Amino acid sequence: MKIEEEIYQEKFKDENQKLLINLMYTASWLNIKQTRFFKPFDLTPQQFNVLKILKGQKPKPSNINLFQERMIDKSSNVSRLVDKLCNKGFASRITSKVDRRAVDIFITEKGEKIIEEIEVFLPSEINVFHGISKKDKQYMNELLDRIRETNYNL
Amino acid sequence: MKIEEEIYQEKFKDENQKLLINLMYTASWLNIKQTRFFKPFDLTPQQFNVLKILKGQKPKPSNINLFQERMIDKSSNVSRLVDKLCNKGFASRITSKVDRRAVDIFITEKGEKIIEEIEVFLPSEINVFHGISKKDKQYMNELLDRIRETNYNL
DNA sequence: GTACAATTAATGTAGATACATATATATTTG
DNA sequence: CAAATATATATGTATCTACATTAATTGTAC
Repeated sequence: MKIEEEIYQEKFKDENQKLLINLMYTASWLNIKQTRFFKPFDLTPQQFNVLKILKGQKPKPSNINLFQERMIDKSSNVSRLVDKLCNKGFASRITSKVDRRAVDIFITEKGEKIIEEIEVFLPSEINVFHGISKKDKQYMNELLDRIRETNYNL
Repeated sequence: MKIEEEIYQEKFKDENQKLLINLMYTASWLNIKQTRFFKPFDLTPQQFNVLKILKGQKPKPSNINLFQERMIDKSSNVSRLVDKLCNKGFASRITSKVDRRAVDIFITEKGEKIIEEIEVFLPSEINVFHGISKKDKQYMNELLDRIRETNYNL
């Protein structure tokens, strides 16, 4: 459905406004989809994001700072997010020996197991772009990069 | 900056994964930007979204249902969102005479005034796409519509 | 080496979101 | 028309977000 129909707005002021709304609407739609996908695994999309970073760093430890840099959603409160992962047994943490302000965070076996379990279903979940050609996906990636690039005053 | 650099991830599994992450990342980035923009006006992006719908409907009343259909972010709890707008004096509500389950919601003068005030600054705020040609904006709108279109199983 | 600034992470808090449930009214069905 | 179902909105609750502040440790300048 066209964005005009989705939100019952016949016309937009200009292509800028339309694209802004379309982007936000589509991302919100994807977010709802993802949240529901991860729910049965007792994870949020952000928690999964952190778990994947942890796994990628393995066997090196990760710390809070690293997550903040790498997370997709920068607004998450990473400290408490890691709390949750530790409480669920998916991660563990210990004060760093190198820098006693920092905390070394590791993924547990249980954490790796849940990732594997999830990744069985992930391809079909991620496959939301099957209507888009590879060339168009690449093009869209370029455009998105350029949008942020040309606004580096945030 | 390219998405690879933004989140320090050298490579992605495929163009699908990259686009998904790029979309979510860019939307989150835009969301943070917008939240900060509306903050001095004591509004959230969603509250502004509702206010604009209210103004568009004027002089007809709006109800909660209508907002749920038309809002960009479907996950908002519209009932409490309208609470906030009423408490701030930007909207008012009264039980509908036609259907006593429903509530007629109107924008107040103060509400219209704040919109006007905000819209002075809005063009430059919305102008995040100045690096993108009009043709590319249109193309991107088409692609976003198609992404949702080809996944109508949410 | 001490004082001051910077860094790393945790916490406090007000408000927002997600999801289930409740409440009141309207509509449909037998 | 009474009972069952559907609809419109509100509320309860746990969790999450936004933002400011705190606490501990490290780095730097004199």
